[in-house]
Amino acid sequence: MEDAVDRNRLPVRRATLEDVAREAGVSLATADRVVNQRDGVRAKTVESVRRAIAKLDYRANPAAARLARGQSFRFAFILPSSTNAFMAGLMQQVRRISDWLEPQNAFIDILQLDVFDPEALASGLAGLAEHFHGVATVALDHPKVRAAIDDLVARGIAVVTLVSDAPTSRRAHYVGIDNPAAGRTSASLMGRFLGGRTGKVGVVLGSMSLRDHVERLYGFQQVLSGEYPGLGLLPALEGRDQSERNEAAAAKLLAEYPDLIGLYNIGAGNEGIVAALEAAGRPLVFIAHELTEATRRGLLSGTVAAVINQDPGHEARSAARLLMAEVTGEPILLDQERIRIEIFLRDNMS
Amino acid sequence: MEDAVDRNRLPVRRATLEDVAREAGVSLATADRVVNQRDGVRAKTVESVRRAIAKLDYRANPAAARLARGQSFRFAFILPSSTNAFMAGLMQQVRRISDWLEPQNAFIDILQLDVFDPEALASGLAGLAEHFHGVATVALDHPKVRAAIDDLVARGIAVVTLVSDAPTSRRAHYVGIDNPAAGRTSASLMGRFLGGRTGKVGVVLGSMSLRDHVERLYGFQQVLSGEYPGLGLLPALEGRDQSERNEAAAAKLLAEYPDLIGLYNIGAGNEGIVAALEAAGRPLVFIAHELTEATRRGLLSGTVAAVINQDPGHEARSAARLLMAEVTGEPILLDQERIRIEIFLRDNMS
DNA sequence: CTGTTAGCGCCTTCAT
DNA sequence: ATGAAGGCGCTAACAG
Repeated sequence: MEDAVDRNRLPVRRATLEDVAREAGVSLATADRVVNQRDGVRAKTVESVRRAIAKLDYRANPAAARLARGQSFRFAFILPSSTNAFMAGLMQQVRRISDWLEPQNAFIDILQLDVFDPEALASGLAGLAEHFHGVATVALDHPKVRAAIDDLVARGIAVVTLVSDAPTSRRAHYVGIDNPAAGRTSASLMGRFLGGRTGKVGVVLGSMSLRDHVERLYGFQQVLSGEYPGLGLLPALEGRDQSERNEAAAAKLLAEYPDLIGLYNIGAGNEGIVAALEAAGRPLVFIAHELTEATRRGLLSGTVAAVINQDPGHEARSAARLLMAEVTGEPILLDQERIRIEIFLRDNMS
Repeated sequence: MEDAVDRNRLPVRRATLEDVAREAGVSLATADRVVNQRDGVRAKTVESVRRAIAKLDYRANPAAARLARGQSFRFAFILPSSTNAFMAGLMQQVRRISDWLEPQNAFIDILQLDVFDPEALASGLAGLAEHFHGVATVALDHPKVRAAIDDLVARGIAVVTLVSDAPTSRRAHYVGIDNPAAGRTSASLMGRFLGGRTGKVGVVLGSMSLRDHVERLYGFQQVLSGEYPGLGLLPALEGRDQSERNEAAAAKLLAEYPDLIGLYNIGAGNEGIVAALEAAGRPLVFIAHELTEATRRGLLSGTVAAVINQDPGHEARSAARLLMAEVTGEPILLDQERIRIEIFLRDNMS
């Protein structure tokens, strides 16, 4: 009853290193050296161990390896000091992931830096090599930041970029969405939702110096002007991701353009825009980023037509898994780590 | 250099069971009994061990526990014998997951059954208890199937339903999407994309006896008729998920309704519908399920406006993780296991 | 009811 | 270049 399975039928047990050693006629230690690609083994011996491995279809038991190595790890997560609803959610998810990390002897520190200031970010990263085995950072594509990342990597620190990439750096992975594609997705939705109508479409973003914002804008423009000639794209307004500024910007657009029929907020601070739209009471297709309290309410009320989202829980878990994989050398399942451009309407808001 | 971290600053090591035992003044075995909630320990002893656990913030090392238990597992995945592009993809993902399972001494068998025939499915499930520790099955909400699942559960087998649920059974989890919500999502997209136009909307599904299809239809109807009165929903046509039948159904709708402006295929067999639409050359909003070869092409060519997707890779991994968690008693991260209703447009097709 | 002990599979000195 | 042996943290007999 305890064990209902007929164990006789089971491929009862995978081959162990000991089986491999016996099969190859060498000791455990030698087999281990081959498995872990350490040198100090004659080529012929390596060959015979390799054959044994292949013959027995040996795969190391990760639990045993971890136990034996008994390493412990320390990771830093670098998040922006100026926070918004999305970043707050991300931080919460990063905190939660330590429940998964700690039992594996891995510990995280969350450091808040001004990630929008290249100097500040670069110098913040600079001191990390002595204290951490891995770093996940909201990055910036800037020479100084790249240099800081490359320096960490050169010192053997595992680095992944989070949400915002430094593509030219030597970071092991970027954990975040494809921003130009997100902009194109938004434009396709906008164009489809406006179904042949003509009028103006406004865009609000945090700043023209934020790479991910500019990339989204680029993708948005590309599709909107290429495929929806009836829609006039207005110059993008910078709201610094601040609710109040965004509210003013939206109000201004509404006032200036009676034929404004679409609005895309590329960055944060959606509360302000929702407020402006609801105050004006004019129907208009508004597309926002990130599923937060404000955008959820907007979806429900109808003020927000669609939300483009990246799942912060997925991002936190993915960053943690990738860092662990880097430092332990364990394999990863790449498609599990691809962060999707999610589209939420009221009905699949989950 | 090898170890760049100043280990003195590390919370070097989590407390081990041995630390707990020492702190509580008992033996390892007793501490273990308390941790694993085995009985045969005096209440007072339990109490003191508990205090030690709390004091030291002890959390068991899962790698060590696995190694010591040294169990091996055998899981069955029940997939439909009549296959389609989605199911083929799912099967492939299930196969791939064994690369993750095998090193942990867990093995899977894929069994193909006629999951649409309650008797066949129920009797297929019936024999499984002797051979498997866990079963993931594409299910059916039918008394016999429910009974078969409940019987497995009663015999201590871990059961999860996959893609299609048996909600009234005692299965541990359902790994799949919320189908009524998927239908509503589709209707919202349809309504938005048709932006105020009036005309007919057709629906094709596999069969009125497939619960998930009927649920999607229900959700679709609910939103379409409730919120888009200008759109006339036509009676659903059954195509048995077969491309040829679907092609005929689509052609028939096109011929009979000159004002057909929308089409929703709830099930498989999208090749046929795409063919019919491309042959007719009439512009029309077509929404399909599952990102496959056919729907990808349709998105690119513009024949398919949007695809509602459930990620088969995620489903396979999730089912595997949940079964492992059930049989080992290890904890799960529930939000990692929620299968999303994904919306794909051409631009976020990834 | 509680303690002792022998592993699980692998890694790592330390010898040879 | 190779082998022997101890131990990682936990579990599971087996004694008491």
